Formats: sequence, C-alpha cells, structure tokens
Amino acid sequence: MGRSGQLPRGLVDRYRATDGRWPDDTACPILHVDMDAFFASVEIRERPDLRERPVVVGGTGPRGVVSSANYRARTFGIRSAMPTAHARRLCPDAVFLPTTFHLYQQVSAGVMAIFRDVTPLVEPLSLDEAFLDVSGALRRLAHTPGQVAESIRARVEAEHGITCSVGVASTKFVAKLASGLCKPDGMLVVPKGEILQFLHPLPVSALWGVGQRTAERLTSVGLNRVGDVARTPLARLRRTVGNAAAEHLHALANGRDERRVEPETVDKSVGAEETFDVDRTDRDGVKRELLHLAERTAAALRGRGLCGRTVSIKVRFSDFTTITRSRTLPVATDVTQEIFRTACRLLDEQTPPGAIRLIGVRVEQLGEESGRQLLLDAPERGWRDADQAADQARAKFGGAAVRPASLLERDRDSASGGGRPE
DNA sequence: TCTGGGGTCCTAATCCCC
DNA sequence: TCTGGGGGATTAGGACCC
Repeated sequence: MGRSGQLPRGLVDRYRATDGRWPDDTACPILHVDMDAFFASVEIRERPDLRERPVVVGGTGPRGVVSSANYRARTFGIRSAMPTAHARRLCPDAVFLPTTFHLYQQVSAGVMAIFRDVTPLVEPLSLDEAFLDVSGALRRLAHTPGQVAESIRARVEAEHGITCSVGVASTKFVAKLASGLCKPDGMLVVPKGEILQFLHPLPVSALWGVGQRTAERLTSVGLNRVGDVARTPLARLRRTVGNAAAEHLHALANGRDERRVEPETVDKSVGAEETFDVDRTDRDGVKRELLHLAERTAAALRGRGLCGRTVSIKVRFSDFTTITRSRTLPVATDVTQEIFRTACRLLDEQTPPGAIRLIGVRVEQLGEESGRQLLLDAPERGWRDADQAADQARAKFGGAAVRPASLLERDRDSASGGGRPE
C-alpha cells in the first residue's frame, strides 16, 4: 500500500533501527504505524500453508485490481492497484484470494486497541495505519519514543501474528515517510535536527499530495527533488501547482508540518459504487444497481447516525470518462427511497447516453440524524420505518435477508454472469 | 497493463442575494 | 432602473490518498 515502496532506500539507511539501536529520538513524539502487506498478511495468518507462496488479495473478477500482495508476490513485480489480470500474467502460480473485509476489520480493531493502550491520541488513517502522539505516554511509561515503538511492534506481532513498520519523528509527514521507508518489519527514527537532511534528497513524489500529475508538472519545470521544491520561491511554485498546493508543498519540503494527531474525525460523505463486469447500455439494469447502491449508502448513514442533504451520482463510461451530477435536497435524509429517487432523476435528466462501466451513489453535507424526524412528511416517515425494520432483520438474519423486490431480478442478472451487454 | 472502492480536498464556474 | 461587485451556496471536475 502507499507509494513509498518506490522511494530510494539507500539514502535513509542511517536512520534505521538495527540491533536495538537507533538515532536520537528525543523531540520525536509522533509515531506512524503501518501494517506490512496488511490484507495478504491477515489471509496468510488464517492459512499458514500459504506462508512460502506469493499471495495476492483483491478483485478476482475480469476487472479486478490488486489490493494487497505479500513480499514474495512483489518480487514478481506485482503491486497494489495493478489489474489482477496483469498480476496473473506476471505470476500465474501466485495464490489469488478475494478480500474478506470483516476479517481485516476485526484484526484492525485489535491492533488499534493496542495503540490506545499506549496513548489516547490515536488517529486511524485506514484499517492498516494510524498516527500516534506518545508525548504524554513517555512520562507515564518512562520510555523513549523508539522504545514505545518497539514495544508496539512486538505486541502486534505476538497478539495478532502480523508485522508492522513504524516511523518515529517530530511531525506527521516525516513519520509517515519514515514508516514507508523501513518496510517490512522495521523502524526508522528521524531526529528533529536532521529533518531537512533526510527530506531534501528524496524525489518530489515523496511529498504528501504529489501524485503522478503533480510530479510531472514539477519535474517539467526542473523540480526533481524535495530540496528543489524547498528552495523555490513560493510565487513560482504557485504558478506551477496553484495556491493551496504550493503553500502546502513548500511547508512540507522545508520540514514544516503543524498538523496535530486528531483522534476524532468527522465523516464528510458516505457512498458506494460498483464497476460492472461488462459495460451496460440498458438504463433499467443500471437503475437496479442504483437501488442496491442507494440501499447500501442509506444503511451506512443510519448505522452511523448520520443524514445528508446532497445526493450525487458518479457515472464512468466505457471510454473511462467520468462525470458526477448532484442535487441538494431541502431536508437531509437517510432514507433509501429518497436517495434512490434523487439518483434516478440525476441519471434520467442529466446523464448523456452511452455504455456505462461504473455507477456510484454518494451522500454529502452530512449532519447528525437527531431532530430531523420531525421534519419528515408522512410518506417519508413510512419509508424510514421500513428501512429501520429491514436494518433490524439484516442484523438478526444476515445481509441478504431483506431485499427490495426489484433487486431480486438484479441478483438473477449477476448469477448469470454479471449483466448483459445490450 | 488497462485501470476497484472507499474517501478527502481544491478549484472554478455559476447563480443568487445584498 | 441599471450596473457593479462581494460573498455564500451549489455544482462539476480533477487530483490524490489508502
């Protein structure tokens, strides 16, 4: 996961922890902990007979991509986000497994609990990584940050049977870079006084927020290394990448990163999307999928006690061009039917014709659900009661227990091979 | 090689209100 | 009544992250 796999490692070997020794870690209270090849490691833990084999986890359908590959698979050139079909050509003997999300969620919860045992200041970034601020814990435990990091690594391995890597630094950005550079199963400490020495030789792609496009733009004006960005006047950087990105990159490149570890983050949007195995031209089939996605999205909102005002759809056509269309409702909702109706109108009224590869639904402008009930008119309240009854049945009998009748036809479609080209 | 699914953030255009 | 401009909300697209 992440891109730091492609960064030059030779440059940073002097910061790596070896034989229980590491550089000066005073003034380095920020830890970034990142599980190694997380999904693949969890699958191997469940099936130890796979330990010596290349293991690839991800979409196994015709349009699937790799979510995670163990290090043996990576020696064949397999990387995350690569089409699974490509990975199969690189290594036909690898074991290809579908994702089992609930399992990763379980392991993730256990690992995060270890972090919270050390400090309440834990900011999860995804299932497999988190920032920790251990400044308070240092006094309590009478340990240095490096010692705290090593004890976390030992506990994660002992209690969950998987390894992780930890970056230790004075800022989030440097800690995150550091964990990526010591993978797998390593620890890297960047002393506060050596941040610029550490950062400046790295390629611009190491900067948080620089992907392929921005890297191309930067190198096209002669900015190849982080040090080049650090020395470039802000005004020139603004002309190259725009105001916000320029300020952000200039600060990071000069070692400035004021962001705190935030244990509480609020969701900004909730959604679901699906790529068809075969492009679809029949709008009715697309709408059946839309209903399914509206149902998932609404259930996720209700599960978190949230409602949203803006409903948007995303449509990706066969040539990969992607459009979004959105509509803001007068009152926030978490009702499947309301989200579905709005999505259908956006599809009918604002989406050009063409073969569709992907369809998605998202709800934005989120707020808490409480108090909104009073504003609902009678029919919406009826739909909402039905949703809640369905939620309860699903909780009791499993996900497939309750389906809208029109989805039964969709299920027959997928059983017969996932949609027909028409 | 042919590109998933969950998100966040930024920018720009447009509209409306004052 | 016409014109101009600032500012917020909405909409769309793009880049990025894991």
